[in-house]
Amino acid sequence: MQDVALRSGVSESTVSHVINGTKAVSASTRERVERAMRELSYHRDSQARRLARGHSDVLGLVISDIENPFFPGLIKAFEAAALSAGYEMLLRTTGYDPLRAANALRTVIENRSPGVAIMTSRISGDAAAILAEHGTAAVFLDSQQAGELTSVLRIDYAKGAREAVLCLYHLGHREFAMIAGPQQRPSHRIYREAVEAALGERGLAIRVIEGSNDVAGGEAAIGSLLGAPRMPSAILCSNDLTAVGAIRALTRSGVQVPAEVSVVGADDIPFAELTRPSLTTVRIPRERLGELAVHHLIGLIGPNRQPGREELIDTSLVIRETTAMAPNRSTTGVR
Amino acid sequence: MQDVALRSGVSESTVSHVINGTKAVSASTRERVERAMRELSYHRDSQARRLARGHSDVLGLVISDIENPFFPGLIKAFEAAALSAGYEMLLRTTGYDPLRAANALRTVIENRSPGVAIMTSRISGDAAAILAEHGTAAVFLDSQQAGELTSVLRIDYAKGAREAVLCLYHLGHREFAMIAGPQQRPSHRIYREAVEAALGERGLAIRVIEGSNDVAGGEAAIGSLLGAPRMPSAILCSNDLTAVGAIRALTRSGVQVPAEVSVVGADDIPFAELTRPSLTTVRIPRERLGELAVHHLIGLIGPNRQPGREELIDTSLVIRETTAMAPNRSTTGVR
DNA sequence: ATGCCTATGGCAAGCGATTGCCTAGATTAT
DNA sequence: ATAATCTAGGCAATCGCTTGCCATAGGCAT
Repeated sequence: MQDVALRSGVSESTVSHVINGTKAVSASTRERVERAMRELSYHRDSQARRLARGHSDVLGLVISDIENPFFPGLIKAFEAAALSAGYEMLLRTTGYDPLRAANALRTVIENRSPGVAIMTSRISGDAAAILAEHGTAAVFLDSQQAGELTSVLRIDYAKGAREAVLCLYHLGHREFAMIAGPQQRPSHRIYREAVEAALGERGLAIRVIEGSNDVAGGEAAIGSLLGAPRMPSAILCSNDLTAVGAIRALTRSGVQVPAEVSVVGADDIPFAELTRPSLTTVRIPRERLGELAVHHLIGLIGPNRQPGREELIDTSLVIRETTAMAPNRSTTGVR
Repeated sequence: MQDVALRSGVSESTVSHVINGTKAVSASTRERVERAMRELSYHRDSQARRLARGHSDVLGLVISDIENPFFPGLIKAFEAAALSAGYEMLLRTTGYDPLRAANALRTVIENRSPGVAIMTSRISGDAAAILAEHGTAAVFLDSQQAGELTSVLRIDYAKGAREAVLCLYHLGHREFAMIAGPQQRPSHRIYREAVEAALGERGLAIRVIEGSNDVAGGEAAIGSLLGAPRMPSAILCSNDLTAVGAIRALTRSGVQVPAEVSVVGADDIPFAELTRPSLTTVRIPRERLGELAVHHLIGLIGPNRQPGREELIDTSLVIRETTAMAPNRSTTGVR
């Protein structure tokens, strides 16, 4: 920067002002400074700038596992929104590991990020408090409480669950099972409860199997279901990966989907419509989540800041090919 | 930091030394300092630290599109390798847009990143030069030339292509088509050339259709293939997404895969083994790519630095269910 | 001519760390 | 006992930039 100042015959502060447009600078001076910058191929130093400014322009994004197809779309939307608002993105994954989650938060704090989006519900309970203590705004997903510096995005699982249950019910299904994700993860617990509640409204119960939320988990769950005396005719899954696993296992065992068993996933990952049969699923709008996270963050930290709040995120059933009329059970031994 | 120093009755420099272990500090002093840090919940300021140190510890990673399932595994491996080597990761996507690519490079330079991995071959030709000019190490994928500060990871498409062609040849296939990705992207061009070369060795030609490298591209390509007088019996695709699209379109048109047409993808994305039938594909080791990128970078910038070099990345055919014996053409009208 | 704006630019004090060099006391070698 | 060597810790310069405040000069109204 000194070089630029020297070469264009002005002071460093003037250079700074032309870079940032912080003050009126005459056209001719600006011109000279800009030429000097070009000639020296000068690039400002983000660290120094952030240090001098007293805050950084990096929004943190913490997710669990980037290989979960739910996240790339979210990340992409987050990046786009952050960039277009003049922020950078700092991405960290936790792999569901509390230690790595803590490290991610530490990194965010050390970077003096104005805000961070924690898009995994598997996070220690005091995360919001810790961040707030350091003046870091945060938006959480399905966990924590809204506060002065904390917003939370709450996925409206209830709506999607009700739609799914209703759809299946109208197709004649009465015997349900659910392959639920690990119940220590809040999101999975909430979804299971939502499904149970929706069925409860109709006086129906559901058999719940807890599994890992991946393909193998879905396959394993079917294994334990096949051993049982009665097969359910409809299976709700905690996410699409699990549903894919379930369908694979069912098919392999000679059970036809959807003719004999209907399956509903959750998330609506890109591949959901590419499977054969394509997957009926409860869509969670991941792009919207990424975008909203940034907007909330900016609302929390911007010049006209507002206190944190909760926002309910809409979900809805996307009906594809893995759901169909319930088979007629009277012929298959229910007597 | 001053607070910590005051509270523990030492100077700032001593605090710095206990944080970084840069100098011998007596156990009792260290103890006191650490307690003070804990009590004040002090977190060092990365910007200040990087400024004082004169360089940052952030490795850049530039990719094209995070929603391309090829990348998440790469990113994950990159992050893990970077973190375990004491670096942070700065991720940026380009969406194949030269402008965004240039912005990504600018960000990297402004952050004074010691090194950046450009894991998309769609990058302006002088990228390596620009980075080198700023003293930034770089590793590229399938593009640029190795140099003092520049390494390149070159995917050995030839090997995978040869394996795929050989496999199909032995299955009796003689009529080939290829759904190639956009040919202005070096990676896609190289792969197409590799396939053509492998077939050329056996005196066979191939019909090439250029399409976008996604599901829709695959479907569209099949559309134009179906109109042609003779269907090939084997189709090689530029990536798995295209292959999935091709298979969908074929199936929809009543063409059986693999009974009538064999299809081979490329990349081996996670979903390749989940499709029905599961996808035979040329595997590109994306995790290894991410890990290698970090290692090369560190080699380029570390204390015992070495000049950049090229490394050939192995590919290999993963045989699954979309490849089978060529149908007997004599019965189907080739006369 | 005087006084007051406005427009433009510079000075210099931070921002929060790191690190080369120095000092004082303790330990060891001669 | 004296010199030499360690050990532990502090001083202060430095990293590259931002920004509050001041200075200068020309323009305008009175």
